[in-house]
Amino acid sequence: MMFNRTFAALADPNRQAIINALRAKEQPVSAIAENLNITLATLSHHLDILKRAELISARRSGRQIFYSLNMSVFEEISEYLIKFIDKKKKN
Amino acid sequence: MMFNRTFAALADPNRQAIINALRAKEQPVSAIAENLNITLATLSHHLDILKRAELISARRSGRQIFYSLNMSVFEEISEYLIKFIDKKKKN
DNA sequence: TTGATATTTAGATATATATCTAATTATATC
DNA sequence: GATATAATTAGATATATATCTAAATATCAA
Repeated sequence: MMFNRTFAALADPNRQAIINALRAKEQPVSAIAENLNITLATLSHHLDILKRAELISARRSGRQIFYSLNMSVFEEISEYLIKFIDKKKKN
Repeated sequence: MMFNRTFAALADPNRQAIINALRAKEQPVSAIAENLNITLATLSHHLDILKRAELISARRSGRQIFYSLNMSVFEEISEYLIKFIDKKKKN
């Protein structure tokens, strides 16, 4: 496997909600917070976990920090799973 | 998302090792245990988590219980990710 | 430079999880 | 039935994680 940290990052409903929020477009923390019932401190913690897993990236613009999805890791998991399933079918 | 429980099940190195062990063929608990440095009790606990996530299935044969990969959930995640990536590309 | 806004960091706490040893259940064999 | 083998369940514990409040940092605007 190998996607240990990635799967751990995906295994939380608040983090899944964050990912869904970022699906349409990049968002500042305040906008992401609107969909969630957690404090900004907690949100910040979840953003950190997603960032460490390289699932999202951050850029500052003025006082705001915009987060966006980083698709490459999603693509890597997807490729891995396709190969995994494919090899299995050949058994 | 939705694959909350699935991702949590995948987010542990011992469980990833179990999945790898089952990749080639179904195995009794004793055989799976050989690759791992944990007690049978702990292994049993991990098998339970993977079973609840529907990633593996069990069948008893005599005194042994054989576990095998259940590919359908892997396929569902894969499909989900492909759609996720695809929609993103169309943005 | 003072004040307001946006976010993160520090520190505390409660819950969840991984792990162990010991006991239990299920099956097979004698 | 008694004993051995295969695995699970119960109960305890230590570590990790999610969450909060309060304090700190960064940026902008007056």
